[in-house]
Amino acid sequence: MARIRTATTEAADDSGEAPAAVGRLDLGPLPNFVGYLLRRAQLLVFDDFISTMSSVGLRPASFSVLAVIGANPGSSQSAVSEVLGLQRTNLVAIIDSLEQGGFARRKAAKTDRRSHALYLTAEGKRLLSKALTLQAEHERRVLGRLSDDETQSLLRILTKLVDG
Amino acid sequence: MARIRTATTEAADDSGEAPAAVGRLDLGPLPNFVGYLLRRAQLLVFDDFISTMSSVGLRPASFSVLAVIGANPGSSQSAVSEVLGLQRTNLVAIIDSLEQGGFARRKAAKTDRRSHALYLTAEGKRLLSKALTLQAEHERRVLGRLSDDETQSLLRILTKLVDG
DNA sequence: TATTGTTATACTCTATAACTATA
DNA sequence: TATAGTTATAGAGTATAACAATA
Repeated sequence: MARIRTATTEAADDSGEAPAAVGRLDLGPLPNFVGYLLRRAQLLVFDDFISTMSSVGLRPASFSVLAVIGANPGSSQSAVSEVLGLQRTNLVAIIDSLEQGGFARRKAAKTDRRSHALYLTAEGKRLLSKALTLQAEHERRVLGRLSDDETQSLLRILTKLVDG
Repeated sequence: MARIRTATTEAADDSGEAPAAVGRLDLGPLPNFVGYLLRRAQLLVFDDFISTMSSVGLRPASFSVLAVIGANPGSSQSAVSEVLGLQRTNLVAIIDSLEQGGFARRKAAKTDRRSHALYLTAEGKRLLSKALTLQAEHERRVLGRLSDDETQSLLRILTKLVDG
């Protein structure tokens, strides 16, 4: 079941003036590189995700922030930005828009008056629930070409790669 | 060997004022989502790739353009941008910098005076060769946590996902 | 002194409109 | 009319510096 890949880095002809290439170009060694494949896969999946979530006004970042606040009510902006790998400075506008949409609230933190405790509103919880339904449909659509075994393997190996 | 994931979308406590979260936050359902994992993996791999290639002055896009011109001498800017999924408008500056660095040349195309035929210079070929060596080291480093079987599976499944 | 949230800012990547010269 | 290359521009995403309030 092994796929044979032909290495085409060394093109047959590149002497002096050489010929113009015809038809679809050769990607050379790129399709063998994990970085190239990850970029292509991420673009493919994000395109579907973005158009899916546009119906509820969420972007990838605001979706992940909504999910993290939902899972950790009362957490601070610093904690949310840290766990998601965002700069805390760039989280400000995301929380602003969630708050302006009526989906999240900044409350005064109990023990530290510098800090904001983040919560979802009832509307925010409904939005998260709806978004998770859309996410499941998106995932089914995007992973449709893969068998169940392949899907499980992909998630497991990516997790191993990332958690390292 | 299956990994059990606990779904934590529904947090135990979010009544009214609720408690502040302590310690590292819960990512909720995000670690189960292919889009989230692909984003994390791509950031991880690109971070290493970018710092690796900075020693030869290449970015991900200019590396891929260099590789495609190397595999398809004489091809046009439109053809290169199409196969890489770049806007042809955004390719201009990339070719500019490769040309100014002495790594690529725009020559007059034989049959169409609107078109530029792209070639690597001798220095460009040396750069590509060096970059491919660095790429191999990068890949070994980044995929180090995975077994050979896992690496092969990852590349195969990503290819299937992307080529679909 | 250090940390939380914030503003301002800058840089990269990506996307669109419009131009020119050719076809 | 359509296409190849180009310019200008605008929008995301991401990064750093600096500030006020608080610890």
